[in-house]
Amino acid sequence: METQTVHELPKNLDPKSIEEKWYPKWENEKYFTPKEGKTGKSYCIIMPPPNVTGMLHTGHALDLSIQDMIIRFKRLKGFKTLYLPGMDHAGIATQAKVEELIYKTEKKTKHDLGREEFLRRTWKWKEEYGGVIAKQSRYLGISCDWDYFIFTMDEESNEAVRTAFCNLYNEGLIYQSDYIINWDPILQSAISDAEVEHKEVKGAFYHILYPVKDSNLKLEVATTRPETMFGDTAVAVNPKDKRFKHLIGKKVVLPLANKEIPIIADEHVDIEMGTGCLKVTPGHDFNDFEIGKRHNLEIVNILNKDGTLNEHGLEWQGLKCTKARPKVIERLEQLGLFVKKIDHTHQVGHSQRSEAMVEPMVSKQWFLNVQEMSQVAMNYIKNDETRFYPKGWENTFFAWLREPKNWCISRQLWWGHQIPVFYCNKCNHRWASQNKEKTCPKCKSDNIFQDPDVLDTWFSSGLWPITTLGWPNLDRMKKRNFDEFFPTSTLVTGFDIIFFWVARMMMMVPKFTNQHPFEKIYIHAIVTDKLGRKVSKSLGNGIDPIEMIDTYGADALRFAIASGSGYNRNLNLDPERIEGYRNFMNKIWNAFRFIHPFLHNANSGLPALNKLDSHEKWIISELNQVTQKMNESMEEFRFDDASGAIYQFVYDKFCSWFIELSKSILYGEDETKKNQRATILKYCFRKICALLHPITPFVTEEFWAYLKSDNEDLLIVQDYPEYDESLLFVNEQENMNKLIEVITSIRNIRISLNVKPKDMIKINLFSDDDHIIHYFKENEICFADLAKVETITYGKKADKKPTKAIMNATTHTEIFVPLEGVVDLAAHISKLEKELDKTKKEFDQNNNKLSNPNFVDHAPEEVLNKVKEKAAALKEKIDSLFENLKVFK
RNA sequence: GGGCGUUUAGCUCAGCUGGGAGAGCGCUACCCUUACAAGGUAGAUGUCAGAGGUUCGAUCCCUCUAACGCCCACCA
Repeated sequence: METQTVHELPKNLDPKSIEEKWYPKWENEKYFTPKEGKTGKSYCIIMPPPNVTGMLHTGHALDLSIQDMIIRFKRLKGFKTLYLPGMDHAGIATQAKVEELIYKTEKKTKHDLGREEFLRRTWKWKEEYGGVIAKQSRYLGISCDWDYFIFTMDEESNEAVRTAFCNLYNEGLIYQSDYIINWDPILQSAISDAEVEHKEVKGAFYHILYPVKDSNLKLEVATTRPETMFGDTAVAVNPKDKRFKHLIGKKVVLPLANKEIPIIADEHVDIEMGTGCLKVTPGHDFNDFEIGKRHNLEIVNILNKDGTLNEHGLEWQGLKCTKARPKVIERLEQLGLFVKKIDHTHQVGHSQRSEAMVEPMVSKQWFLNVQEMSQVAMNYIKNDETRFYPKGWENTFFAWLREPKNWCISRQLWWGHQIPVFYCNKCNHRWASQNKEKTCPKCKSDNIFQDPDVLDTWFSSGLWPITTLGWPNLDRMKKRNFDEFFPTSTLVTGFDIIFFWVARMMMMVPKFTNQHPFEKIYIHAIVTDKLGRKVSKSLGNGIDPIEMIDTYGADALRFAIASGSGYNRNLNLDPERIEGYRNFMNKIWNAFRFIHPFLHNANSGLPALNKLDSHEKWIISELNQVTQKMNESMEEFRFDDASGAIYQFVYDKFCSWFIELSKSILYGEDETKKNQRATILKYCFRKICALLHPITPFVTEEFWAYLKSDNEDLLIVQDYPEYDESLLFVNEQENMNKLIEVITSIRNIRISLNVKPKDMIKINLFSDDDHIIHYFKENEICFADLAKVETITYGKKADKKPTKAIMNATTHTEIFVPLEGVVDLAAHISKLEKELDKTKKEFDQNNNKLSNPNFVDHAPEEVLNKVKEKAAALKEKIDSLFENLKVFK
């Protein structure tokens, strides 16, 4: 009657139907809402807000899955958990996208529309197309509380940004300055240092002559950018350079521009480098800017906002630098002032966003002074109040904060948080305000305007851990349980944004809370392809997580992510691996399919321990150990270890042995035994579900529906299994391991003899270990079920052995399979000899140690005993093989 | 130029504070066996990049070399 019920469940797991069933249930019935747990403690993870423009890619899938594994684990552990989702307005990316769209459809630029209309369109775009990720990420099963969802440009976020800005402004930490910044000529905006990527570019040194005034001398300068000479305001030499000492203080005539500029002395100039003469262009070079400041040089800006030469570029006005360069050189050549060109590759800054070559340019920008904040941030790490996992990443963190440059926070964009600084046209008053100002507080004039720039996106991101929890509005903070969830528990992110984001939060949040934003920072790997290359659009080597979920299921994808996430920096998410774990999910599915028909026989909970048989004790003990391992690993963010441990337990212990060992009982007649075994299987499966749930939530919740009792809630809010010392059965584990060893050995012989799977065989077991013989006798049914052994004869090792037989030896037992008819003795002997050789080698390794007095004297007792035991066991095996080989020969 | 990281089975990688060289996939042989062929059973595979050092003992610690990768940096 049992066998029919098997067909109630489909033979293969269908992830989709399960995913579609459980996610809406969890979400609609508010299982993601923070609830009081048995620990009375809270645990909070803030989701790094994905870009509003973004589509879910593998990087997100990794990030979100890991966060969810942690939050689900903590929920099961009895914490009041909050996983708080959000979305980022992504200033540049979004603006660029909308600009492109408008240009494509209407052939209009944002200037044609004007700021207000452009922003209206951007919001419209956001409502229609933005935030796809929020929908997509649900497919992953992430258990964030969507009621907490917040967008970086929501009114709540705006308030936080304005408040933060005004506080920093009033404290004098935000200042406006003419400073040399990285200018992106395509975006036509300043960008921060962190947004500049240095790429190798093939260029050249151009050697040019600058005539010295009132002299026949000409100074030879070397430059990679001759077209910037229009902005030169000095030529610098090293004060110690004897060649030029006498010229310091004189003037040169700048060719083409025919302008007189001084020859100055500055330590920065490297005597060895180039010609020893440096043309100084304070307006368009970071070093020259510093030199200019030291010598009070004039700053000449020779570029327009789009990177073309302005009126200082004379007849080349309107040309891009790269276009103007050869023309300038041509003219200098005509004047006899060009010496030579030497090919040279060098690093040139490029904008991370637009990929344009960055132009250093002097302009009026807003800066945040981070000198003190960075020290505070570093101290939290140094004092271990916030800890990096893996610890090594704190070096990267420190590298950035040790000598931080002040942060250029203004952007010449429209989409973003407009800088809350106002100017009065009448009295020139300038002030910051959290409100939309209408009149000047000083002169009451209404002739005022707001600074047109917006803030760097990372400014709002830097406040994210507190913005999301309602800061600075007290009512909102209360509603969002600020006090309970702040400081947040763990930040989960990739190492590529340690500078951009982690450092900024660590600097800004303490400024307003006097607290560190997180207890722990787990830095996970970056997804790479099979060949170890970072996945990127340009390589086209990305894997679409949605496609993976469609094909293999979210659980399989999550398990693949877990199995590759520990303290590593790369994660290879090859679809083949995901397929492998899909197969594992199917394996569990089928294990459940096997158990399912017997569930009605099962009681809940464990029977009295003294009633358990040895196999039951064994599996419970193994389960207990894997429980311990899972707890430790999850706590330390070693998802690779955790998933490996449960995989091995389920596959190699539970399915391969315990289920197999249970068949004869379940299909047998003894109702008491049957009920007990069903009970144990159910017990194990319930634990497996709970252990696995943080990694594979869908399939485990599905099983739970069958396993739970009527008064129990969903698995998502059950208890995570805990290690229990009383459930450790060392003897049973040892015995079972020996049984497994002997049965495997018998199967090995069967295959080597080509015995048909169904044919029964007779065997002899010889051992001097009475305990193990006794155990085997008790377990003869196992030999019959798992190795098709019909009769076993026992004996001591010294007993007479069958003459015509094939044998194997373990360290404790000799296994003989007597044969009728012809035996290929030669092959058997050679196999045994090989085995003997191998064992001898292993024995020697251990024995050599024991005969080395230095080892015996120095090694700790534990190690010594281990080696002794090992050697003794191997010796037994060698004797067995050796003695019996003699007989066969 | 500075810093960090990587180099372990054909592939992708794990090996924590030195003391048995491992996993998954792939591969080989045999099996549609009664939960599972997305499966079962049994198996093969490594000068742990190279050289030197410390140690009773090194994949693990130290030095050097090589290859690769990443980050930072103003070298005109």
